[in-house]
Amino acid sequence: MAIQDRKERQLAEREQLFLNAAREQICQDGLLSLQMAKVARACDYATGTLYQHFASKEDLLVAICSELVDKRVEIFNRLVTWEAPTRERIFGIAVGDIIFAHHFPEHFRLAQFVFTEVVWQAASAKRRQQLLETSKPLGDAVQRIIEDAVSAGDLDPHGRPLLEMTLGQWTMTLGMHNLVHAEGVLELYNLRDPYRMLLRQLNALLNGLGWQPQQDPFDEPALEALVQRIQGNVFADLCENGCDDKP
Amino acid sequence: MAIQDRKERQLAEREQLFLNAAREQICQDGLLSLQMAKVARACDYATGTLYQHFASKEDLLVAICSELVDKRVEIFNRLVTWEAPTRERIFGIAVGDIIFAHHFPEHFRLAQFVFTEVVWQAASAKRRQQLLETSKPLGDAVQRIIEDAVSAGDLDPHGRPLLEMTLGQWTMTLGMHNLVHAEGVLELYNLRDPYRMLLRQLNALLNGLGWQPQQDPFDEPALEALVQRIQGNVFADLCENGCDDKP
DNA sequence: CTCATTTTCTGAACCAGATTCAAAATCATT
DNA sequence: AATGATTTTGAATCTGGTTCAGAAAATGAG
Repeated sequence: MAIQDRKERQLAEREQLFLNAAREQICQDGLLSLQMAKVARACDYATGTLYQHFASKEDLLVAICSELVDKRVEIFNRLVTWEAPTRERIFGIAVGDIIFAHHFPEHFRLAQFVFTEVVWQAASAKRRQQLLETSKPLGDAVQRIIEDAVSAGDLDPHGRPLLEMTLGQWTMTLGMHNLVHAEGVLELYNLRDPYRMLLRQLNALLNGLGWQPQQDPFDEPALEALVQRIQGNVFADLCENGCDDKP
Repeated sequence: MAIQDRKERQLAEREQLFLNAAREQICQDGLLSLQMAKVARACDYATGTLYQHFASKEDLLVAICSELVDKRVEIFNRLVTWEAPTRERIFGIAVGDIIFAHHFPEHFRLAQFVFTEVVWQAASAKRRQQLLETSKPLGDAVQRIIEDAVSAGDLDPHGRPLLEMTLGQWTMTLGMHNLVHAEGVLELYNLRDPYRMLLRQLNALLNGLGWQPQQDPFDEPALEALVQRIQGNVFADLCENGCDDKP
């Protein structure tokens, strides 16, 4: 009946309220100082009410992560439908991820923490499942691009599972987000412009996989042009003016 | 005077005692249930004594991480001195890392957690510095291999900083360790044998960078042979019998 | 060897903050 | 409006990291 609907809707709204408040607190003061009582208070609810939505603090963190992954999925999907050579589309996934990282700087920081044994094990099985399901479309998007690449003759998977083709790209991107957040590490080796280096390495990897058409990883103007093109054609709304700081 | 020396030595010994106890606890019951009081008790010291060595729990975690990094450095150094083509030596870094991960399964789990904002910021500046310094030789080892590669004509850095050449390898390996520990993620996409896939992707990457001699990433027998050779020649002591589970 | 002084160790007390739960408030239904 | 079910509340509880006043041990002078 309608009453049930309303209740459910209100519950969902309140959950959203909590999630937003928590995310704001994280952005504001860092993961370190997120406090359950503060989140509840910020929404004018008692602490106990917050616990009707999230079984624990870790649960809340996983939920926030899911929410952000949803936004990330939207980015990935743009590349699935973009009309361009598959090589540019798969490369665009990385560019999109970099843009995403700039728009939601808290995401990868949070994700790194969430997939830590300490948090992951402390969250409820239900939330974990939810995050995994929310993440599924990320792989699906990539998979579709790979399928296109194979059927267009741009890539030969040599009998391996299709997703394995981009596992290197995946882990490389993930690892770079880690490094960027590990304060002091890149500085230690005097490495600047991490995301630009990532893109160069990625081009090398795609070449090595035989993904056509090949692109010289050390051709700076070509790289710059490609990034510009992707930004302009796929992420125009996310890169209004000062997008040059990104890649 | 001698008295000072003895005191210092005893202090260092005790610190080692604490570190070992803590590491054992982590291996035993997981990061989640590491408790300062338990560590102290396990060594027959009072809690306060433990705090004379480590400013906080996070500090202790960073210290354990440093210790493990030291062991990892030893692995890396073997590749620096190994007499073999540079391509095999840089590849050997990854193989060594995989072997290391099997010998100290807690390390990357811990490292992922330690480089999390929550832990990193809560540790003392001194420990952070210590971990960074301990880590420096890792990069130095890799740098030396790259230098050899360049001077042997196996690799052209195209004017980029030498370390950038292996940034992809670094991040790829790091990211893979992350994925492996993120329970459920690889299963979600039905990806088996993660470290073997890593090595294939790495070969592709090295090819793409033009690192000579090129190696077909999809030539399974060749990959297997190379891994065997590296294990036999460089890590024989670490791979007695059942080393086949590794890569 | 004894005693005063300094250093180190101890563990119970303290504290922060996550989590719980009995009582109060609100809602749905007759 | 009364009754019973559901939801909300926030003070009390609980956990575990951290501190610190006093106890114990080491040092060194006389």
